[in-house]
Amino acid sequence: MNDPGRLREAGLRVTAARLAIMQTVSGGDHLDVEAIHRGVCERVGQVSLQAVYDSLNALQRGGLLRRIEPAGSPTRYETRVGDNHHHLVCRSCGRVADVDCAVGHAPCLEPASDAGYLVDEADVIYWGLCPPCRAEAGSAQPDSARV
Amino acid sequence: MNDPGRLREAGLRVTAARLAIMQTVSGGDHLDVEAIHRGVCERVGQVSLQAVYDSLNALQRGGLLRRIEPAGSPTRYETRVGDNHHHLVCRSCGRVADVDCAVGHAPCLEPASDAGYLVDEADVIYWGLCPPCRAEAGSAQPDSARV
DNA sequence: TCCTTTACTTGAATCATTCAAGTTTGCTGC
DNA sequence: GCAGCAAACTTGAATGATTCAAGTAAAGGA
Repeated sequence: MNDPGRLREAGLRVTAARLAIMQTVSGGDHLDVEAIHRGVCERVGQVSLQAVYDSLNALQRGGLLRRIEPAGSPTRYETRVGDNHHHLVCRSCGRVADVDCAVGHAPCLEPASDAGYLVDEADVIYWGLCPPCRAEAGSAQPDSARV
Repeated sequence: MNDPGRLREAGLRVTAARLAIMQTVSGGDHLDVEAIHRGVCERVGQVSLQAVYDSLNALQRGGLLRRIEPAGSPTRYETRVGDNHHHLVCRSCGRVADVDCAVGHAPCLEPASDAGYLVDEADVIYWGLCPPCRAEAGSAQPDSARV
């Protein structure tokens, strides 16, 4: 289904701003709100940052977007929803990459012991260094070789 | 080893404030900074909030405390460090409970595909409802029975 | 085409956290 | 035991992502 259809299906109105958000997010790579805002403005002209926040929340509630909130860095969004995939986050540059669920289908929803909690979602973030930052960290002489 | 020893081992000075922080965090249940601050002040008198932030960062860097940062709620701290355990977080009240790693020893460090990332930590959060909030949600007539 | 509801705009507020500058204190060496 | 230095603490202000509030514009069903 296309974006307008998905929007209507979620009970949301179809607006230029929202379509531009969908395009920007699906064309980008785990963008943050600021980057999405820039992308939207490039596509359809001035849109307020608050409208972007508002729409992102609506789209997320409607299941059209997934929100990623790594500790200590601003929220990011992606269009890959409905599957149980996880994320690799770079400690150095904040870049995010998708990882398929390590264990299979939806196993992450079952902790060893749930302490009586009614679990509905598992959030798995692998922290590390992305390839570019790895290369940089590896080649740079610590605290030197920098002009 | 006791707290003063652990502090020295981490290259940190032993102060009343820091000992009070260790006591408060280990006596509490995944407390946030505000709660830790209150606990510290009860034990040793007025201590500034900034000193608490500063010390918590130092203690975390020194490996004496573990920081938990669930999306959308303030940072919490615990004294259980060095093992690979995860957390259950209540969507309703924010309560946090420990869960042992589902898969065994340190398997969570190995995503299905690492996309070239050098992974050093896995952060697993199970989202759901804690028993009290479950009970409340179950018994309450939606949008009624509330005075 | 009208009307209602939802979306958007502008502007201000919030909240956890950090930064900065100056003072105090723990602790190492004498 | 005392001096001196670095680490820790205090006070006060700043930051930055996000939300709230009130008014205006526009989507889409009647």
